[in-house]
Amino acid sequence: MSSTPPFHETLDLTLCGSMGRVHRLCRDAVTLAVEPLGLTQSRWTAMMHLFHLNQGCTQQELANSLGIEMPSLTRTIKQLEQQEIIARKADADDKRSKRLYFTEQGLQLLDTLQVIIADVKEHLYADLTTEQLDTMAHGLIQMEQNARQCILHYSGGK
Amino acid sequence: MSSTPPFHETLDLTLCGSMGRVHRLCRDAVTLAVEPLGLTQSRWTAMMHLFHLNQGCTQQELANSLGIEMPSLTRTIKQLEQQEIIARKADADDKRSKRLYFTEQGLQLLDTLQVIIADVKEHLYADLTTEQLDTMAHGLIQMEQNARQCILHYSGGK
DNA sequence: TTAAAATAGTTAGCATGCTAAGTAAATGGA
DNA sequence: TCCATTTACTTAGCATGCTAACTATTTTAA
Repeated sequence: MSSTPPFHETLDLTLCGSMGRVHRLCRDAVTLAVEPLGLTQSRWTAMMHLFHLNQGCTQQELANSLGIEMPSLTRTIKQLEQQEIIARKADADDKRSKRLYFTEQGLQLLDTLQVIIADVKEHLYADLTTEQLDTMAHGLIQMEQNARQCILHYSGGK
Repeated sequence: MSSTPPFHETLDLTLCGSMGRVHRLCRDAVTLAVEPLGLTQSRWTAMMHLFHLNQGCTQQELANSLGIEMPSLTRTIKQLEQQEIIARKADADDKRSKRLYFTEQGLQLLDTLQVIIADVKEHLYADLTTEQLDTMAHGLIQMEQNARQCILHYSGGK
């Protein structure tokens, strides 16, 4: 009477390990493709998100878009600033915030970056249908919500 | 004539960022739930995989199962050994290898661990159907393959 | 109006993945 | 048989996520 277990249970103990591995591999793929530009994963990711948010956003807004915490971003921003890819300008109205802009060469780099990333993405999504990708995206959102609730639960709602 | 873009494109620049985030959140959830046991993510993950492989496997086998490299595992094993959760025994036939075993207290801890993880998993998978989870698992495998091929491609087949 | 709380950003230091390079043991040809 | 290669593991040090704790500024509320 034993039925075959659902496929996802055979894959990995929690799916979670798989996601970590795929995440690492995908980002390694892009990082490698982008290597000639002298960028690491955290730097090209920040650039892409800054582009989509439009220049002039605050660091906090960029961190939210990236889904990471401020201290993680601070380090990356500092590096991008040293490479003269982006520039920080203090906000006139709120002296606590700094707004982010691409430099001239930053914009040029961005152009090249976009072309390469579009190419890599095509490879990464090969043989996956739009339906599959959408199912995955929805599943990820649901799991993200579940995990956040779970964390609240176990940390005693603090 | 503009049609709505596929959902997954609206979610994230590459899905990849999402996977990283969900991975971090899921593992934080388990780590938090397991905190009373004094374990970190890398340690409880290694324990679970060692359990599934059965004791007596080599470090290399465990690293393969975890999908990580040996140096990453070495650190974790060392910690588990210091906590007297697992023990390393040199293989009699091949003096290079070390085989891994749970200690008495390691086995007890494992029991508790399994109960907690089963509980957390239920929360994490809430509102996801088996079909959805299986689609995600298959998609992850496909993306993993694609990424590996992509890495080969960009590293010049080395 | 002024003291308390919230917010933006930074710094310091941990966790965990990685690669590079080293050691010791096993294996495979010449 | 013996040297070259491979394999199992370790060590050292980087990349990038995090939390905790600090400063400076802004907002809120008594």
